[in-house]
Amino acid sequence: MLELVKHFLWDLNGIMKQSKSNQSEIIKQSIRDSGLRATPARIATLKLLHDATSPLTHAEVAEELNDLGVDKATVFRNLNDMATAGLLRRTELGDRVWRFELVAEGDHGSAHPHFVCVDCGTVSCMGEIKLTAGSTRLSQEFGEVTEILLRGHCNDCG
Amino acid sequence: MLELVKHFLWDLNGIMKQSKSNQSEIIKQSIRDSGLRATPARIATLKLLHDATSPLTHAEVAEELNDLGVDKATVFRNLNDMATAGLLRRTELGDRVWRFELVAEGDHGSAHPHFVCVDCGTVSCMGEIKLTAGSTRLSQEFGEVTEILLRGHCNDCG
DNA sequence: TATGTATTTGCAATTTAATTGCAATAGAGT
DNA sequence: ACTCTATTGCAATTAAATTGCAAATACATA
Repeated sequence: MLELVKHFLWDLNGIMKQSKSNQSEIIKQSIRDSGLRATPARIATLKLLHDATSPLTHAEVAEELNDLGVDKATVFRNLNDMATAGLLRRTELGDRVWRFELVAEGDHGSAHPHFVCVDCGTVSCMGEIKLTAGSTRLSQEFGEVTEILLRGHCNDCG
Repeated sequence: MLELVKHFLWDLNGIMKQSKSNQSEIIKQSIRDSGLRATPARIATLKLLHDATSPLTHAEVAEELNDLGVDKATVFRNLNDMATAGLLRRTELGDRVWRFELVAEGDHGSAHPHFVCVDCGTVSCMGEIKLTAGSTRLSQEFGEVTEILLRGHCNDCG
């Protein structure tokens, strides 16, 4: 039972569907479980990223938390620290800006694929993308693939 | 015949296998054909990129051309201008640094795939990579894919 | 071959995203 | 509550890239 709860605590995406009153406590605990202290800035950051449908940039999170009186440097440090701690994933998708998203359970190690529009810059999360058997074989000659990024023209920019 | 020559001139990668004495002239002409002036800095840049086996960064090209007395800003501008002109491809592969490579003939529009090691930063050019039919279909829901980037741990880094 | 003009260059200053130093503040285990 | 250490705010700094402008240069034309 304790195991079940523990396991549950790590699944932020799943858990946040719970009642609002529990949400904060659960977030706090997941931060503590990762070895960091549950500060207001970190809690707010995780809430923000949970509500987002695509990765957010340093700047986007910083602007949002600015209303709460949180300094830009603090946001930068928190995002990086929480990424190092395994709560977030940090990626750079081609525009020289870091983006962060919640790490979903079972996600450890490899990220889900993203599609980035080279025209408008929009970033989309893509579900599962697989290479053909031949391409998988070819990729293995280079190494172990942990992330797939597709760039192109999105349907809106057409 | 003129058509053949014209066609030939654009294929820098192929053409450069010709005699050394011809190389410079051919590079010059390809720069002019792209609408830019054939300056020493640009010629040296194209030669450098031709000899490279993977994309080079702004900094790498700048350091090399520094010996020729070419300023860093000039290198930056030339790389960007030649990319805009279609002679080079400019990409950002996840480390917040622009990289440039020669555009091979028939390459117009979409780039060949790259593999980037997240540990050592090495960039490899990958030949053809294809998605499964299902993944191709999924990707089309987002847009038209023009570039594939794979990240992971290269065989040297294990 | 000489010349006029738009392009290109060098140098220095600037922008943007990100990082760092340090004193003050605030989690959380006791 | 108390203590210890992590965290924060503020300001300064770094790194890559970009920009402004006067001087130099490529090259089309005479």
